Amino acid sequence: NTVTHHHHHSQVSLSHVFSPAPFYVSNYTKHCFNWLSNKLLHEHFHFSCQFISAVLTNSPADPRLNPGMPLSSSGTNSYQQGCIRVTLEDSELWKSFHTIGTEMIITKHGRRMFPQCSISLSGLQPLANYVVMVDIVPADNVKYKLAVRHSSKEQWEVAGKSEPQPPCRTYIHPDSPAVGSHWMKQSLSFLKMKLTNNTLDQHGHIILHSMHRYYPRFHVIQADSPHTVCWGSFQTFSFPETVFTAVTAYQNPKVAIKRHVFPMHCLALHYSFYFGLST
DNA sequence: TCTACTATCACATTTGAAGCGA
DNA sequence: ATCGCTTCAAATGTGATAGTAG
Repeated sequence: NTVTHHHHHSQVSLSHVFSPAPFYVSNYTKHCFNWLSNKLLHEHFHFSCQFISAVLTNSPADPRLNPGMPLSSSGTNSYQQGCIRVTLEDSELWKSFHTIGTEMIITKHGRRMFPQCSISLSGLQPLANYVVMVDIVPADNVKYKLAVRHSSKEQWEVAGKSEPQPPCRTYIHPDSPAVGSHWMKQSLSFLKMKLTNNTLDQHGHIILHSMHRYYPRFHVIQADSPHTVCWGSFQTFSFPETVFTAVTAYQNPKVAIKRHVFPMHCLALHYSFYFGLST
C-alpha cells in the first residue's frame, strides 16, 4: 500500500528524471527494476496512461480533426446489447487521443496498436462457451491527405473516394473459446493484434490502407469453437472514441509520446531513490 | 519539389531458459 | 522434486532518422 500510495503521487518528482541523462544503472538497480516491473507493471501501465491523458488533454480540442465521427456527449464508455455489456478499457486515454486525432502506425511486417484494444465483458452466461474477436472496418468511404502545412491550419483533408478495401480479417482473442465466467473474470486485451499495409501479408495480420479512417469492432459469439460460429448468436460492439487514421509514419508528433513520456527505467530509478538504494 | 512510404538504427522491453539454494 | 528467485541472453517491439519512389 505504501508503494502504491507513493506511486500515485509521484508525478511531480518524476518530472525531474524525464530528461534523458546518462544514468549509470548498477546491477542492484536492475534487481529493483525487475522486482518493481513484476509487481507494478499493471499499475504502471494505467498510471502511465493517465499521465499521457493529462498531457494530451492540455492540447486544445480541435473537432475539425475528426469530422467523420463526433463523440457523443453522453460520456458513457460501455455499450449494452441484449444482456451482454462491453466496456472499453482505458476509455479516457482513447478520448485523449481522439481529441487530437488518433493515428495508428501500420507497417509492412505489422504493428501493434496504441492505445491497445482492451475491453471487459459482463452479462455472459457463466457456463456457455464464447469466442471473442476483433475486426477493423472503415469509418467512412473517403481517403485523406495531409494539408499543405504552411497554407492551412487543418491537418487532414479529404482526398477523394476510398481505395477498394482488401478482405476483412479478424483477430480472434487467444483465449477463445472459453466459458463466460472466464471472460468476465478480468479484462481482455488484444495487445498482440497487428496492423499492416501489406496486402499480400501471410501472417494473418489485419490489412488496412494508409490515410484511411477505421474503427475496431468487438464481436462476442456464443460458440464452442471459432469454426462452429452460429451467425444468430453474433453480437457486435464499437466505441466512437476508437476511430483512428492509419498512417505509415506519425503525422502529429503529439500522438507519438507513448513510452517516451514515461519509460520504465524512470520508474525503476524513482523507486530506487524512494527505497534508498544506491544507483 | 513534395508527399507517402520504407529500411535501418539504437535501445527499450519482453520472453524464456538455465542456474541456484532452501 | 519443487518452489521462488536471480541471471543472462535472445527475441521482439519502438520512434526517429535518413533515404527512396513516383
